[in-house]
Amino acid sequence: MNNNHQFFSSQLLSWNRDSNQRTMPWKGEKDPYKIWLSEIMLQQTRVEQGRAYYEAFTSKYPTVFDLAAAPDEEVFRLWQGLGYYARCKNMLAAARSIVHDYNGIFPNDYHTITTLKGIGSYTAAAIASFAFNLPYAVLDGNVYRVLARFFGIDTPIDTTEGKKIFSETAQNLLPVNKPAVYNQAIMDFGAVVCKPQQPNCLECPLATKCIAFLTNQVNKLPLKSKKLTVKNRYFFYIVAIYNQQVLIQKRPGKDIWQNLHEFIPVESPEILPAQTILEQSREIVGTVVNGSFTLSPLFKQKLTHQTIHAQFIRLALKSRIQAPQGFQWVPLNSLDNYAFPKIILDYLQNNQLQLL
DNA sequence: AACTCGGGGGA
DNA sequence: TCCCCAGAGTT
Repeated sequence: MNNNHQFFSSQLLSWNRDSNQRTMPWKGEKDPYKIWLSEIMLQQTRVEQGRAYYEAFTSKYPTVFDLAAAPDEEVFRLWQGLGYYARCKNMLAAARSIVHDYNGIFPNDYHTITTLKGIGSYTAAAIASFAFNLPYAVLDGNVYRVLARFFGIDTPIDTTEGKKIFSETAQNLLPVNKPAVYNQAIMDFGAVVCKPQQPNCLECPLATKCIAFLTNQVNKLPLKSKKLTVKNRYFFYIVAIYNQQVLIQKRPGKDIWQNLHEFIPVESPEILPAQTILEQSREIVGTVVNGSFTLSPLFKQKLTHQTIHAQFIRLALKSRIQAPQGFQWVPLNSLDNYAFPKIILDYLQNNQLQLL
């Protein structure tokens, strides 16, 4: 086994030195603040999707002081569309903690790094190794896949046992004298060669000792124990408009899209007529709303665990009503200042509310 | 230990 | 359609 470990690490580093063409804006970055930003943004997010956001954030907030001082709403607006919005909230909390608790200096030991909001074992290892060259092996989707295939590990990666096995294996493989280069190399290798689908096994420098390749299991590994269930949800949004203003709220509760804005929501287990939705909305609005309405087409947004169907009922009020608890009247031409979920952005793009 | 959190891209 | 992506926090 030790021979295989030695083979794995040395072949990987050789591949990285001779054949790794992958470039990214944050690669080789030594500023822990910028490394941290990139790692938060890339959690469960493809590099290509996060790239533009990284540029926007480092441009607008060059230092942790700039980010910590920024208004919440401005930051959420900049994060709009990237998803997993708790990351944004935690990122702000961490930035403010770094400024207030650590004098703006990023903590340089693994344990302290993990105490920051939104930083788990992966992100802490990434920051510790890339910024401070500390010997902590990263364990992300790439690493799970590469290790599962090369060592033929069929323990599901989404179990406690699996996490323990892969974590220990990853740490054992890490050359303690070059953690930064090695961590970057194994993730690049997983993204470029040992890809989820159609990996380049014929050009792979590890193939001669890769258990999955030798036993024809490449497309089976890594294993997961859980199967995904997706449920349908139907959101009806009352877009209540009066005098070029519209009612919105910051989405409350523990559901999806925390901290993003929305119109008056009426959720239903099935599609209902607009008239029925308007009647139900009176409980939320607290009064009988009057006016003519226009029904939008049905919009659809696929999330990991649910498919959202949304229909918008644009309601031209005859008189101004008091904003319900939690809601506010905002000018239609100021909606750009607020962060909205993708499905509402789709509606806004198609409906030109400002022309009303 | 199981759930939940977005949105996009590739086959 | 289904799976996966530089995971983390909550229940």
